[in-house]
Amino acid sequence: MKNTFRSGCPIACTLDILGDKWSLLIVRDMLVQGKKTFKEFSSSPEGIAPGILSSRLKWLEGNELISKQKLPDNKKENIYLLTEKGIELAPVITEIILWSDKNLRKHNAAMYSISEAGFNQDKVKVTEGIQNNYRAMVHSLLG
Amino acid sequence: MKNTFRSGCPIACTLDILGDKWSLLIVRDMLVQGKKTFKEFSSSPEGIAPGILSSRLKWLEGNELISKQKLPDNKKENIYLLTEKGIELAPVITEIILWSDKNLRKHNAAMYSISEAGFNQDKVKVTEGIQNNYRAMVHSLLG
DNA sequence: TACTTTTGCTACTGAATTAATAGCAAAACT
DNA sequence: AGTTTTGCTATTAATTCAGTAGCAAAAGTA
Repeated sequence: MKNTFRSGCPIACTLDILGDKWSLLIVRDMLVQGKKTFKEFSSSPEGIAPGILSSRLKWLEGNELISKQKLPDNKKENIYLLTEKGIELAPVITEIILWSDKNLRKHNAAMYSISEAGFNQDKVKVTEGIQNNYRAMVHSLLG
Repeated sequence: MKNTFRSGCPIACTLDILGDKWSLLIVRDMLVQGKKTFKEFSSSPEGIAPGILSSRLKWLEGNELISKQKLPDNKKENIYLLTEKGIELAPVITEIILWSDKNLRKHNAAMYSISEAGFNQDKVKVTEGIQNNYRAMVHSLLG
């Protein structure tokens, strides 16, 4: 599970970890939708296969973007939570959303509107709000 | 070459186009390093194979992130240039660089320093500077 | 003008990754 | 006690990726 980076370029290093069609969607599910369990990730509209989900969760855990744990009152469910490293991906996700909204909407009529989330009004505030909201959720779960 | 999007999520749509290990590196080569030819992309330290480079260039062209043309005084070289849609990926790249610098440096001792570029001092100015610089280069090439 | 080099690819062959489905053990619910 | 839920693993097939070789057209050189 040890990573070998292709080069010293910061962008290439990030892509060595997150450069695939699924990893960032799992981070999205966690950060934006508050999803925490295998079942919840499986239920996303993109339809990730269980084998890929399993391997991605292990990979993200190995790269310290997420942690895996169990709650004391539930021996069955695994709870996956973003680490600070993972939470700090929020600005990347925000810029992707803004780019997509502006440039891809015309190619995908089914794209969700982001206007209600307020990204295009004050992206820094909205991004920080999402991060703090997530941190609060983690805190209330783990105490 | 027509894209079928997995869902209406703006993040998923972006990953349907750019979610692989190479596409964004090509955009980086163009935007940050001013690379324009097949040869120049091939020479990047990550070592993309010609077949993959060829398919990615076609893919990016089909998705209107880049354009392919020849200059009047050179019948041999193809010149690949970012469209506005591609240039607007700059903020995404900036946030990736900042995240990587902060969170991945400890795992990759060979990572370049970004301090000289000034990203961490005024990211908006630096990002806009890169974009305007690229636009000027395109303008001076095509008139 | 002929020869060599450069450029931008394509073709080919494995290797690796991904996708889709089935299934299963432990926990939890009824 | 029986059923359902959860979090996976196993299996197989399809697709993509990586690495190398090679080739045609253009351009540079003698």
